[in-house]
Amino acid sequence: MEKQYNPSTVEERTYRRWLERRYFHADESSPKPAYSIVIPPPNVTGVLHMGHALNNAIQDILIRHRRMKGFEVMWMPGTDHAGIATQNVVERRLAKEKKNRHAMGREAFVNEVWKWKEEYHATITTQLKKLGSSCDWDRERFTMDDGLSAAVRKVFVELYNEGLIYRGKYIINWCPRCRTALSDEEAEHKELNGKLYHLKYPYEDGSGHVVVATTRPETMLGDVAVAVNPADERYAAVKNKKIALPLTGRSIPFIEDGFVDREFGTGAVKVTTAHDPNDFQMGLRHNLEPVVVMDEGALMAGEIPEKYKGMDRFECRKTLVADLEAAGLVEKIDEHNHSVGHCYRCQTVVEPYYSDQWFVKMKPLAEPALAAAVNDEVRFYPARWKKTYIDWMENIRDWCISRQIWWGHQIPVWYCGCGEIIVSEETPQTCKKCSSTALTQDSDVLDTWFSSWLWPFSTMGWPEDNDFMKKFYPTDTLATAPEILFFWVARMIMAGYRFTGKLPFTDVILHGTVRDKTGRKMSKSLGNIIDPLEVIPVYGADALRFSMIMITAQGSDVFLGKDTFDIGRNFANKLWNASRFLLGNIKDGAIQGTLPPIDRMKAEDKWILSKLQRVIKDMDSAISAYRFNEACHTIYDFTWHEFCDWYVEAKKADFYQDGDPQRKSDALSLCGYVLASILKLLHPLMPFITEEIWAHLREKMTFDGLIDAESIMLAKYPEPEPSLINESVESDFDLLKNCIVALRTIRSENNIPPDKTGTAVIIPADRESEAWLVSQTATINLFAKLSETTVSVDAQKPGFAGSAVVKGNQLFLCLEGLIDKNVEIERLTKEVARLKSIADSAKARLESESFISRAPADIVEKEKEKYQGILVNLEKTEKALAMIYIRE
RNA sequence: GGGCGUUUAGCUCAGCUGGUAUAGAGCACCUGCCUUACAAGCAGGGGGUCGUAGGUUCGAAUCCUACAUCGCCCACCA
Repeated sequence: MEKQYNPSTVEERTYRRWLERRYFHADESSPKPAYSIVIPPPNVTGVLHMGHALNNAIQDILIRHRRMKGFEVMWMPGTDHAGIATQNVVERRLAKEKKNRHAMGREAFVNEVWKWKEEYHATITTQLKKLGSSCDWDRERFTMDDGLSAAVRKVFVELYNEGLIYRGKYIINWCPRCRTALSDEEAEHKELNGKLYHLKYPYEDGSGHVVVATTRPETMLGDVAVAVNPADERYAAVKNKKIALPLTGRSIPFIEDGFVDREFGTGAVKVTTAHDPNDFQMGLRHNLEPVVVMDEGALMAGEIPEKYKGMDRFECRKTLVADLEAAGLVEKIDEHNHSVGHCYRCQTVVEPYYSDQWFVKMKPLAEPALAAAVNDEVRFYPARWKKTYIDWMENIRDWCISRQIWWGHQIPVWYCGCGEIIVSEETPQTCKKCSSTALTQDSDVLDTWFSSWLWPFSTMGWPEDNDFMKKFYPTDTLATAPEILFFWVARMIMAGYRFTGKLPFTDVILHGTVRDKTGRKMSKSLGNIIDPLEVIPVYGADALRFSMIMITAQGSDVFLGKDTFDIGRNFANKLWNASRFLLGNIKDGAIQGTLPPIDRMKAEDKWILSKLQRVIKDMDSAISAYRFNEACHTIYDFTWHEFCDWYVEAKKADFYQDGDPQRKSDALSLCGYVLASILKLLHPLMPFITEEIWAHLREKMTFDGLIDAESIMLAKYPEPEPSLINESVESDFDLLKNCIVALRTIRSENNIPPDKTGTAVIIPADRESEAWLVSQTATINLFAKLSETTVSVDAQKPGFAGSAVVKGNQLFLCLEGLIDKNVEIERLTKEVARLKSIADSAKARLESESFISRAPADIVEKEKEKYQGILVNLEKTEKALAMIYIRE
């Protein structure tokens, strides 16, 4: 084994081997219980980023953990066609070659996108593999695969036949740059500093004007009325007048509608039914014919003055306001902040647009999905997302699913010249009504999420009820980002209930967003990307995963900086070196490891085994509760600060001493036992290095029931062994450690060089401690660099020495001429002050009548013991301090 | 406008059901060490009135209320 762990060669070789041996393959005929996850399919638009790294690390931890726990696990990988996003990037690329999709035609363009898809799909799956993801690659799916496309069509037809899918002319969110409709969720609202324009609309009879307020004055060209609240008396006298709409001369009426807020603006609202969702609703109530004044690129169009035709909406706003001002028709312009929808793909300001679209009626679908959350059948981690989910479900609105793009699932609807509409899973050849063969398919495609919402079962072959689906559906855990709670998670739950009758997963992990150290989202435009593909070759995928998971509490955002990955890399290296050291002590071939009988175990052996059992329990519960950071801390602390710092150090005595082969082989077996357990516990978090060390370990040691598989992936996850938990050994060991630390502190504070050995005298608090510490003098000497330690309740206090008190045990470090009086006086004085303040607060508490009478008896008892203990330490420390002064 | 969350060491954050003699970790900092697994390391140390003000409680970083702060999500304020 090399002196430093080198992840890049190990990781590549190891992953290849896993693939070759088909360890990731899920077997639907396995008798083991199933555990399954479907990947949130990455878009084929891009490359892997840190968000994917986090998301997939979490899933892989769960999958590897359950696999080792004896489940038949299935992790379904795949990618998403990401309609608008992918079409956009391909169009941009074509634009560079001076091509555009309209010139190419639909078929050629879609072929072009497929080529792109192949390329990027390959890239992103390669990248997922670099992270160590143990997906079942044999099952990989793409949202536009034949099977998934068939599922999409089936679902569309079913919902249509039930009346849950309908088509109609409504105001929808429109992106004029992508030239497509968007769902409400795809319009991101952002607060903008805008203006509120107060415009004067003159009455036709010349008797004055009404003032209306608007943030989008250009839409006035499409006004069809002015609305006031029926109870608003200010307008009672004028509401029968006709208004001459400026710049157009069109005559428009007043209407009365309860929607109008009397307090806002002037209480009179211009009504633009074709360009505003509220106005549209009013238009329906008052039978107003929409007047469209913009085209699909948001350029001014229609029955409007020539001057404005073809003008961009924002350009028109400026020109038109100037024109109105010139005509004296602008009363005032106020500053006004309001939130404006932006296209979630290209950030263009969306325009409410009146057009023919397809919708899904959501209320009936939402009912069981809402109940599932209310009844905790589906659980969110962290739980606070439950409320957000419920709020959305309770106020759900219909889903606009048609998109005016080409890349995606074309809507399975055909139109015949005779007016017949055919909605069918298969492409129809003739019209049922008139037998015409001249059928035209609806040119729109479906929203990307219309295929994603079927993902948990469409990927498994639904609607076919096959063995694979029987085994692995419903899945167990879904890990994703809260950004797509509504887009995806909620809709999957709805689709799961509607089409399979089952909740598609029971646990939803909503992890945070990856940000830079200043809290900004990582994005190309900000230039603050930390690219996982640059991190992995340097630090290793293990370090990347472990570091990210360790520093992030459940559901909180991940803040990454340049040095973040040191944590994982250093830890991997520490583990590597400890393993190298232990295995290096096995000189000749492989040994047969076995736990020595209890009477041959030394105190530190019982201690580390006891600690290990707790760690096993804690790891398992942390991972089961999706508290991955706690799992990392648990194994990190145990490995580094208990196993390496204390146990392996203590075992050196056994390794270095010649002459007792039994002692050495016991020590090696025990170290092997603990190391193998650490590797198993750590494997889901750091898959590569644990597999590599496992291989080295297997070369050197066999161990029945422990080193139990050729790959650690297939090894059995440790189970806690209650008989090995030994609380009294643990507390004895705590005392020992505290004594050693106290002696080291005296050395260090007095600047005693490491090569100066000294002697120690320990006067224990009682016979029990005496017996324990007497048995540990060799360990004390080793750890505190002493030549001799005398432990006896009858021991004489030495002359001038450094001293400390640990739980009533008095320690003296004797080093002739090297202990500094002033240092000791300062140390002990501080210690006395500290103990006094603790004693005072304990005393005050014990003297409080209410504490004694109201606190639980065991707490009171503990407090008493604590107080007595402190008094003993205080007294002994004070005496030691006094002795120094006496000797002065 | 509604909802959710954050505020703990110089920095980034843990701290779950209120009670552990000193509120933890990593990084940074100070001191001493290249001690034959590891300088990506070892040993030791300094550093905190847990955002503010009230309240509940024998006891509050932890529960409640208000305020402040920063952030996120939702919303048809024209």
